[in-house]
Amino acid sequence: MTGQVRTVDGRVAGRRGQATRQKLLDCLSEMLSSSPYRDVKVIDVARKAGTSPATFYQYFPDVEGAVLEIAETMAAESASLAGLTAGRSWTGKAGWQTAQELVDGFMEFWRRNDAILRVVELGAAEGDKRFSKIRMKILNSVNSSLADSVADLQAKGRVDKDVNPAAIAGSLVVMLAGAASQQKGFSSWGVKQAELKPNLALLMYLGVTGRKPTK
Amino acid sequence: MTGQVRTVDGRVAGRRGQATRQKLLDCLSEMLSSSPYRDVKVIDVARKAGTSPATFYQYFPDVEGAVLEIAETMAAESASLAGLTAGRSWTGKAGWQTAQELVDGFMEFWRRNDAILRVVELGAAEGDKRFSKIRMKILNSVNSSLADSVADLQAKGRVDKDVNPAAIAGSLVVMLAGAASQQKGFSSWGVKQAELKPNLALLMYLGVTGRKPTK
DNA sequence: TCGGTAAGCTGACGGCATGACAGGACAAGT
DNA sequence: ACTTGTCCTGTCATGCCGTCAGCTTACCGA
Repeated sequence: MTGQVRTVDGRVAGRRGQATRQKLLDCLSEMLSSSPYRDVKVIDVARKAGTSPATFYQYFPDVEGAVLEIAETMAAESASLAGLTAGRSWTGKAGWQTAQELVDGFMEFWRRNDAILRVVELGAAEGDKRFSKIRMKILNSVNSSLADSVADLQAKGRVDKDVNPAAIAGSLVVMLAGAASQQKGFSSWGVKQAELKPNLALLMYLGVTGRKPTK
Repeated sequence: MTGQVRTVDGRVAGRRGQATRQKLLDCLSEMLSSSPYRDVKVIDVARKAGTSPATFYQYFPDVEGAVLEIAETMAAESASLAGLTAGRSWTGKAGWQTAQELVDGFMEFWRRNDAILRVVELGAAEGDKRFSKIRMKILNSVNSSLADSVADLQAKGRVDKDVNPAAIAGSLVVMLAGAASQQKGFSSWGVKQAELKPNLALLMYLGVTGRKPTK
């Protein structure tokens, strides 16, 4: 899909170049986890990678450019999220299981990509279309599948006519994302991870089906 | 509650000083709305306020410090959110009305304070306790009230024993916050503002009461 | 083996933001 | 007019940004 990897000035990157490039990305990832986004400086990333700032600018236009790169890789990996909802049933006990596994998988993915997702959320909220697009790509797999499920149930008359499947699905996905990204916030409310998950699953089930789960 | 306004080097600020200080805060607010957080520079804020960077540093330790100030003012104003839930009924038609008004008020508040809330969310997600505290203060008024409502219904046996009121309330509040902060994201999913709100209200009602609303 | 060529890296530099300080401008009271 | 304390800014050392020319390294064909 993407062509060859190229430097900013148009040269094609060879083995060594790609390795350096990757090392810079890895170090940037680490820095994002350990210090506030606003304070991540090119020079720190370069130092950490054992190279010079000039090298950084050979591969990326700026910090944001490199962040986008990382985010795109992650978005590609997010394809695995689709498996959490694709072709699953939302009725009866199987539905409850679906809800639980979705919550579990989603939270796990979010926690694994914690740092970079924070930046993506910020960029998207600030109206940057490149970040919005990536955010969409990640959430879409889950979202569209959920919307389909709601629409299905609606067609069968098991969900009210006046609900908007896309709106419901979007809201639920946003809830998952919010809960995942502010997990610490919940502990201040006296809610532990382990308690949070089943309650999220309950809300997912309720939202999709409009009725209480049979466990 | 807070004592006198003081400069960084300990002097008390007089009328004129407070005015300058406030102007700097206002300009910073504007800048946060118009450019990415990462790119907001002291020198730009100062120029916009018709003063010099040195003046800025007289009143605030850095950009983050000033942002915290703005956020705290906003948190104080968020007390108005408490009125959206305090003492409201969650049963029958009144409950549906409560849900709608809560969604409406919350979204409006969030939209009004869009820019600063983005930064607060980021700071909190990055683990900065000062931002987490402010975030808590804003969400708490709604959250604790919701949790109380759930606990009430639970005591009356109208909600299952095994739900955790705090977890449910927190998740719902997070959903509202997420939906409010990424309103543009929904339009990419083909969901308009006007359609989104009733669906959010539906999810709120479902979450709190565990059953469908009677409209 | 030996250039030739392109990839890869860095030192160095002008430019700009940061953050500190000392001193000048200003308002208010005497 | 003088004093006092508040308020603002010119200036400076420091450090990061982003670019360039030029050096080193790897690869390849003859």
